[in-house]
Amino acid sequence: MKNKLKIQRAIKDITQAQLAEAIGVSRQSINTIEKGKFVPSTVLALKFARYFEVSVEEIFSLEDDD
Amino acid sequence: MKNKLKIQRAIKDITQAQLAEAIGVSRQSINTIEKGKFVPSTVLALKFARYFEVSVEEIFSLEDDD
DNA sequence: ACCAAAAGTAAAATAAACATTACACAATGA
DNA sequence: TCATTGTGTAATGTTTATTTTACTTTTGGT
Repeated sequence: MKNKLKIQRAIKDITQAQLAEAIGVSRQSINTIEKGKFVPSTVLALKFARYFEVSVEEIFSLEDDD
Repeated sequence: MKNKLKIQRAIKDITQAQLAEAIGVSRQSINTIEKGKFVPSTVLALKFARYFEVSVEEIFSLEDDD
């Protein structure tokens, strides 16, 4: 699965730490999710989508190996 | 977080076992996700959405305690 | 009532998410 | 040059997702 968190952050011009606080997770979680090191839960995906005011699908998308 | 998996299943008229096979998880996972016993990963959420041809938000939604 | 299919549940095990702490590195500005 | 800010990464630990097996209960049809 790939994600556009970095792009969405750039649009809102916020840091990983700011996003972490807004969502309620650690900065390292943001960093590792952003880098694709693990797949976040659906609750987190919905929170990202709500925060960035886009759909979940605009942030996260399936890849062939999913 | 609440979900409408049972409703979506009813619309497509499929069993938990059929959904499990279509998505690629165990039937018990479908059952426990449907009953809200745990929160699935974003990959699963995207697969549910793709299978039911709806958005993730039409299946899963945040609640106050999330 | 009987039978079969579907749904619910539970225990135990494994895999994965997420937190915490800590450190390294690059860029920027005083 | 030094300090700061943002980012990447690693180790370890706790919690939670997910599987497997298996059993019980419900539901629908005959």
